[in-house]
Amino acid sequence: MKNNNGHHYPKKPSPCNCLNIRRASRAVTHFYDKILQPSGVTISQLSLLRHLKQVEPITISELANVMRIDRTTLNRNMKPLVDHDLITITPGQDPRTRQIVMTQKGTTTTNSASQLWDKAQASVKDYLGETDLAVLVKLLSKLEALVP
Amino acid sequence: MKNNNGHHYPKKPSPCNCLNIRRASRAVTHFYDKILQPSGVTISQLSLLRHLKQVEPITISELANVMRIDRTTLNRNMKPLVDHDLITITPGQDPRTRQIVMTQKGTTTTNSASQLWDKAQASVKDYLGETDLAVLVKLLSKLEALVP
DNA sequence: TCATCATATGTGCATATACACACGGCTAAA
DNA sequence: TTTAGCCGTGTGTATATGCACATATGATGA
Repeated sequence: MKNNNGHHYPKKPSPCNCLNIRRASRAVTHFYDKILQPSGVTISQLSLLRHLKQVEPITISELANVMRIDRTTLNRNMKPLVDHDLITITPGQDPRTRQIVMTQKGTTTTNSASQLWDKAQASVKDYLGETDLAVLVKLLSKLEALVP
Repeated sequence: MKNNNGHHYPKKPSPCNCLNIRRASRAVTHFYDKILQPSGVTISQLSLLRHLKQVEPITISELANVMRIDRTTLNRNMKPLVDHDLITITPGQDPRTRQIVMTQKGTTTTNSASQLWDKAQASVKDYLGETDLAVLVKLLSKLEALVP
């Protein structure tokens, strides 16, 4: 059962607040991934690339801090990007550290994926409306702060 | 930097709507998992058990439908529950199907975990306030409908 | 009956998430 | 300077997610 915008009517929420946000997260991730598909990267990977673009060169722990993601998760998430030659990891000055840098291919991929990302962003804004989107962002931000 | 409730001030949102909801989802999941820890199940697993309790006996595909989760994901998510003897999977009348049922241990675990879950639910309600929580639920429900 | 189609499930592959632990190198205190 | 502790990283283990493909079986029509 679809409405005029091709979307489906809201599904009955769970009594569990956690399940509701997990379902929404899966749906939105799927929505973005579908739109990003031609670029060859997922929204998770694009997020890494876009953060890296702003702070490279940077170490693994520092990037994990910036992205607010677990360090070991980031470590493994980099693997497909290294395999696809989008980033490189080299030893840092402090031999304990590793420098992450973007490759040329990483830059062009990030740029083309970002154009698709713009469309996804615009779709969500159209779908929720500017006011509701702002409310959502605020609530999500507060929820994230539920955990140190 | 914490406020009176022991929580942290909201963190700066990303420009990416998808990243925001993914971060919030990780945080809330972590919050629930921490509280559920003494019960030995995660919020994802408790969600499965609570759904199952209401509809058992049920086949895999049907439960996946009810839970609005991918069938193959559900299939694999049942493994730890079978291993821990919380559910059992047996052939159904139609030999193509499989019947999922809860064990006695599954019932007691579900009940004790649900008591902890109540606390998590109450914490979130206190944290956001009833009004904002209702707004959130509505927005998340609509977001889930972004995808068929 | 038998060929065909639909349905239910399983699995290979890839990604994402995060805790516990180990290891090696830096740094500061004795 | 030695040593004790901190810091950055890697990895084993476990869970979670979902697409593509394979298999097996019920159901249906010629």
